[in-house]
Amino acid sequence: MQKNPGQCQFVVAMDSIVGKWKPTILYHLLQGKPLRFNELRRLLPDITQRMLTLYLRELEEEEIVKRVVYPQIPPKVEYSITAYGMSLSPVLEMLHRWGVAHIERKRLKEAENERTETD
Amino acid sequence: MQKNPGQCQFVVAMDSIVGKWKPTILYHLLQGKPLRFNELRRLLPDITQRMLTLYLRELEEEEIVKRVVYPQIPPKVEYSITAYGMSLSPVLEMLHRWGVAHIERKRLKEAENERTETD
DNA sequence: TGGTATAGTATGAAAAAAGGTACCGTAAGG
DNA sequence: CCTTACGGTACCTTTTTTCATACTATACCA
Repeated sequence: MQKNPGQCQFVVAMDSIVGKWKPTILYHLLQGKPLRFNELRRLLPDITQRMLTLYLRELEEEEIVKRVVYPQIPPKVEYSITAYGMSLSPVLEMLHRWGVAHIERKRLKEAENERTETD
Repeated sequence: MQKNPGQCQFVVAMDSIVGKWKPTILYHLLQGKPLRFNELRRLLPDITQRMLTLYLRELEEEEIVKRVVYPQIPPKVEYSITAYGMSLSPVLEMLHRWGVAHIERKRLKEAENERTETD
């Protein structure tokens, strides 16, 4: 994809995190409890079945998420974070914290703008 | 965009970072030296003028990057990281480190696969 | 017999992101 | 007079991502 040598590690790291629903999927799995496919669907009410499947497959391929199929009918498939996937936890937490601060900053800015406009 | 309340801060943080060229642009600006439009273009040889403009405008709007126009002809416009933008530095560095480790892990894995295949 | 739940796949359409090319005005250098 | 450099904008096409809908198989329950 990106060809600039020496700094594309940003991009590599982000591919594991980026995607409309990936952060939310990871957020739930990082709680530690394995989740079944439809449990995840219920936690992400707006995701389509297709996208959930695609993202889980991607995460599985990167060994961030483990997929366990129980040979039952009706089928049971459990997704859980791998030990390796756990290494994303501090990264995501840092992003989360920066995001919270960023929102707060925006909020303050807007409040200030309104104040000076009504002066 | 994402509606799940309480955990969308990931997404907010990432919007400031995500985009095919944003990390690279930020990488260069985080070196500290202000860069002119065409200097950035030379540092990102494959980006189009259009995309560079769009990304810089986005970063400017979020106050991560400052744009200074010098009223000269031919025009001179300098882009630099803001104090606020600097707060992204540890976040990006962490992503970078994770990315490096991730690549290394992949490399080892592949090497191991080849070894066991030739056994 | 018909409905529900499970974990998906298939197919095509829509939306978003990125890319490509051409063009603008001005001025300095040859 | 022609070319280059500067920092863009306008317009259109291509690529990528996401969405919507329908469909699968099997077992259990009423």
